Amino acid sequence: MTKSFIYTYNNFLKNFLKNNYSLEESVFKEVSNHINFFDMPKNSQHGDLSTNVAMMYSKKLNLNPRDLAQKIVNAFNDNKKELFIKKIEIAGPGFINFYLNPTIWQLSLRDILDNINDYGYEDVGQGERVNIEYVSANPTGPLHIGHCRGAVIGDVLASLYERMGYQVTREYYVNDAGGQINQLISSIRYKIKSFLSINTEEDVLIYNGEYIEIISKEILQKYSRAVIEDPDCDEIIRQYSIDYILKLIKNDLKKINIKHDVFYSEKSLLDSGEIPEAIQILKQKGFVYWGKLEQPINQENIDVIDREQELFKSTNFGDDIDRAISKADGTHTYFASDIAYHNNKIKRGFIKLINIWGADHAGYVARLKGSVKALTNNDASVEIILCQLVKLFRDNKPVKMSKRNNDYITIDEVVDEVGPDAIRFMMLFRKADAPLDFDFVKVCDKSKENPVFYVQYAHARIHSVFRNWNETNKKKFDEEISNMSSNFDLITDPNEIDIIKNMSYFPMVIRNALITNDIHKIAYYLHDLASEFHSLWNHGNDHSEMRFIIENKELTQQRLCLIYCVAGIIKSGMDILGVTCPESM
RNA sequence: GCACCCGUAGCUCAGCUGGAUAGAGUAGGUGGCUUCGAACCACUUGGUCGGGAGUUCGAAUCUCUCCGGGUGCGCCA
Repeated sequence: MTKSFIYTYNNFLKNFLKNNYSLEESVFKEVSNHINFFDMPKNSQHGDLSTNVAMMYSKKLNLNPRDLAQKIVNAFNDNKKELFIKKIEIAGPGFINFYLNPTIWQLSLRDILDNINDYGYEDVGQGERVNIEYVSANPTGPLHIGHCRGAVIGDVLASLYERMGYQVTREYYVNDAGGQINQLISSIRYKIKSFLSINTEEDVLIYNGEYIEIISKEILQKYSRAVIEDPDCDEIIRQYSIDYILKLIKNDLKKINIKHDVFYSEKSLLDSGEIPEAIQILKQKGFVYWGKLEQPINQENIDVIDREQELFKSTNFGDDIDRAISKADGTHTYFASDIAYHNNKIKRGFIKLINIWGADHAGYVARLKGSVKALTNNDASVEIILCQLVKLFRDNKPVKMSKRNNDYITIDEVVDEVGPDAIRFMMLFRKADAPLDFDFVKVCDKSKENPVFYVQYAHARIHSVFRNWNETNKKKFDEEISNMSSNFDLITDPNEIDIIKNMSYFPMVIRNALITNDIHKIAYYLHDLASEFHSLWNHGNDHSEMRFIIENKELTQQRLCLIYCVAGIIKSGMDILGVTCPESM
């Protein structure tokens, strides 16, 4: 794994600050942890690299920003040659602008090419285990397109962590116990009875999708009508339907290439006695007490029983109120089993936990984070990434998704129409905490407007250049490339240099995406890189000497290496996003 | 009522551990295929970064407040 040369500048700067100034501990830490102090200015008058570090730290070091800047400049100037610095200027209130010897870009291209398969990735995690939980939709029906967003975000985040040296477990929590499952069971019991025409008034149909009918028929077929008299009827239905629905869900996930390592069953947690065990830990630490909760505001239609109950002190961790862990009927709440579930993750050795949730669970964050802190004395952390809900439309008309009325936009529908790549990229081409409008008709009709094709097209165009070269040279470029020891001295055009600059920034993008958990930054970067490539291509249309394949064989080879790198970075970025990069389309 | 998220070009959105003239797609206008794939490119029109105040050398970015929209607020999961 190689880092961009920008890291060299960063480390030089960081060491300079650490070695020459007595930094307070907090400032020292801040300097150490800062990903990157260097920008590539949009305005070329501001040099090739610039930093505002002198202005950031002048106050903390009790110095005039321009004086601090001058000291930094002197330090860099002492190593001018090794750092390929042509000149450094201090501008405005204290910006430091670096003008670099152009050979740095040629060297950078060499570096990218030599490490093309893992350029930009570093071993940040050093084998640390991380548990990423995503989807975890109740097994009461198939997935719909709205579930996709969290699924894709979780899946991509897991890939990113893997690439950055973490040992990742991708997990799905199966809520196969509790009230909603009971509703599922009674819906199926209703359906079976209605097939037998023996419904009574007590029976209710709550979930009513096509799958309910299929499951009911299959159960009848397998167990005959005697099943309804069987004392274990509910258990038979429970097992059969959950198996069936889970199969549907796994099948849907497979269609958009979502992977999980572990499907963890809530029922197994119940049966294993881990819930009282986890609660006991909290009790011992004094986070559980008996008390009364106040009547919730504006929730008159909810029956609140006036009684003492077991509560978790989530207010200690910033929650609004303490939260119940047992119900009036003596059973545990969902929260209690979630505490036990996260305790189980911790028992399995994870101290870094990440959960992807829909924004409708935002109110649940404080109590869960609190419980994990309480369980582990703050040793383990759980990060919760909330993604805003997907608003679904069908030709501008909102679609209300409900497992109960069977008004779905299924994953099938969309995959069949536009394919998994388009769905995944669309879900990723927006930051997680912004709502996403998903219009089925628009997505299918205008699939070519999906930015995924723009990026894929750049990749395909590059490969078409190789196909051309292979044709005339009667050999394969990608097989030749390992023999090419070019120093890229002919790559000097500003348009070419710009694209090398952009590629040199890829490691910072990846690192930043990891630190902030913002996957969309990778998608935007790739779109931008593709744009620069398309521009370079058309530059060749306007100026024939700027085409990739030209008479000068040496220059042709160097240019092909350049675009080989562009394709390589697009490919490696798209791999993380789980989107394919065809060589022709 | 409380909490969280959002408010940036006509529309859909980037940019936010503060930085130099606010970016892209789309829509509107003008050009570019005898030559590596036009699913593309170049140029152009378009913005009180929701309003106001504060911190700062410097605010779309941080703080406060107000307005507008979304999502939650259960002994459901």
